Amino acid sequence: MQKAAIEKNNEAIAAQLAPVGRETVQDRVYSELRRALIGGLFEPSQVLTIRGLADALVTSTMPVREALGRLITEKALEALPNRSVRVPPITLERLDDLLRARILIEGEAIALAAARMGPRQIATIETILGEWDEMRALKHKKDVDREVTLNQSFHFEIYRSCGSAVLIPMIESLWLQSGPCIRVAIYAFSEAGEVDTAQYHRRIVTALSTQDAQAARESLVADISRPFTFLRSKLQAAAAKDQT
Amino acid sequence: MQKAAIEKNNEAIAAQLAPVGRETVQDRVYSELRRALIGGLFEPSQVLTIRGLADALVTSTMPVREALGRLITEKALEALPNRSVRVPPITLERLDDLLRARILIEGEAIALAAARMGPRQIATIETILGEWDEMRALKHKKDVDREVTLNQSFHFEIYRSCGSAVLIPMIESLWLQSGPCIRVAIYAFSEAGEVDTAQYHRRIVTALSTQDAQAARESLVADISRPFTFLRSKLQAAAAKDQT
DNA sequence: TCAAAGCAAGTGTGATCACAAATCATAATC
DNA sequence: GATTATGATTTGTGATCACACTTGCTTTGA
Repeated sequence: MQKAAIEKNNEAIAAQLAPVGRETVQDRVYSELRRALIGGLFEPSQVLTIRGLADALVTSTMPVREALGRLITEKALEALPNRSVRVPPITLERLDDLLRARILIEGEAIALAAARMGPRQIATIETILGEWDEMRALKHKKDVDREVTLNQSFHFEIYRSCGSAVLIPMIESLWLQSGPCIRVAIYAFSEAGEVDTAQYHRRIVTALSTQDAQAARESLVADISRPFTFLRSKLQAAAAKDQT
Repeated sequence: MQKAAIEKNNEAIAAQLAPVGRETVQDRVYSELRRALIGGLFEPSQVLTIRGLADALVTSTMPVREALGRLITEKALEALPNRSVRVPPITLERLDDLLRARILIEGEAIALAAARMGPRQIATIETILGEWDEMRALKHKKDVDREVTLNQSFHFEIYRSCGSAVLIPMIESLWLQSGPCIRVAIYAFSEAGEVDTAQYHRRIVTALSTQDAQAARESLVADISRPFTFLRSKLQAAAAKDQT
């Protein structure tokens, strides 16, 4: 009866081998499109074609159409009556609508997270803050992509701590929807004054490390409101100019 | 120059003809599955196969797999590592998580709606309430399906008035996720005591017609919490029994 | 000269097929 | 007799094809 011995051996092997995983092509396409959307690589109102994307991603149309369908249901893309799909255009109403929803849900998430984040999690987000400073130190080239990625890591590291399997996908959906807008704002920030985003994040970290849920929520609201109000005034100015 | 005359004739025709619309098979499959999910026609933990559903819906696999993919992204279904898909099982944590999210988001939606609902909208939900009473009057047969449908119409008529294109899809997603659970609760209600759901709805209508956002939110919370807390205690009892 | 008809290229949708992985039942082995 | 192999069936995934609709351009007619 070597059963126990065999079992033990298997466990030893299992401990050394990493699970290989089995990501489908569709999953990769979906992730890639998500990344592009959140990063703002597509412009608002830009139309996307299945075959065009399939060529760009070097696959067939099959995985692309399923990924597009999924993105449409989470409102990251929009299905036109012509059956073509585009990234949703920016309007003032939509901007306000998105911001309100993000304040509501991300605010709740960070309030929950404030009570649950241990020193381990705090350290992680402080590391991200450190990378941010590092990037800022050598400011010869403006790496907007990296800026977007770090911002995303910072926020989602916090949201992950809220412990809600329901809220997190909703927040992802909201980021997907606001991604194309935000990129525009970040570019504009980089050109105009460039208030330091890190200072907002630092206030969030301070609030979280003292488990002050209310302060954390308020700091977060200030952080995410900034690009929206900025974009809002820019849009209004553009609308006023069109009027004349 | 008959141009104006022709134009006029075309308009006359357009006024009489209804737009035919062009719903795809995939859309119909998706709607049908949504209906089934919200109505609780599938049991939690039930696994669904593409070919099985395609046979049941009398189409090919193509529209079904795309509809399933969409439902998976909105967490209405769950993709297992085996690549099979099932309706998510009920757990205590998930129940609490869903209720918290629903209170947060639907509460916000009804508060927004309170300020925006006119006499027209109030009349509509009162009509739905009337149909409910009518159904209750002839209580010889318990029509759970109709009960579910009326409840859905009542709530979404309100949510539609909140004017947020972002919040409403989120609420739909939440209903999709809690549908399979709620059905269990409604069945249990029908057997056990059967407190009148309509009285909760009436309190909501009263609050809305006086534009009292706070009262509306509280009444709504009471309404949607009921099946959840009921189910919660039932689950805990079952867990306790399993322990022994 | 300009608008409408006609044609051609492009695009989304659904069906079918090929293949790989999973599942289940049966058979073989210790 | 319990466990492991082996085989058949089922299932999801991706590719390809056929068809219908849209779109943009050219051509035709007044």
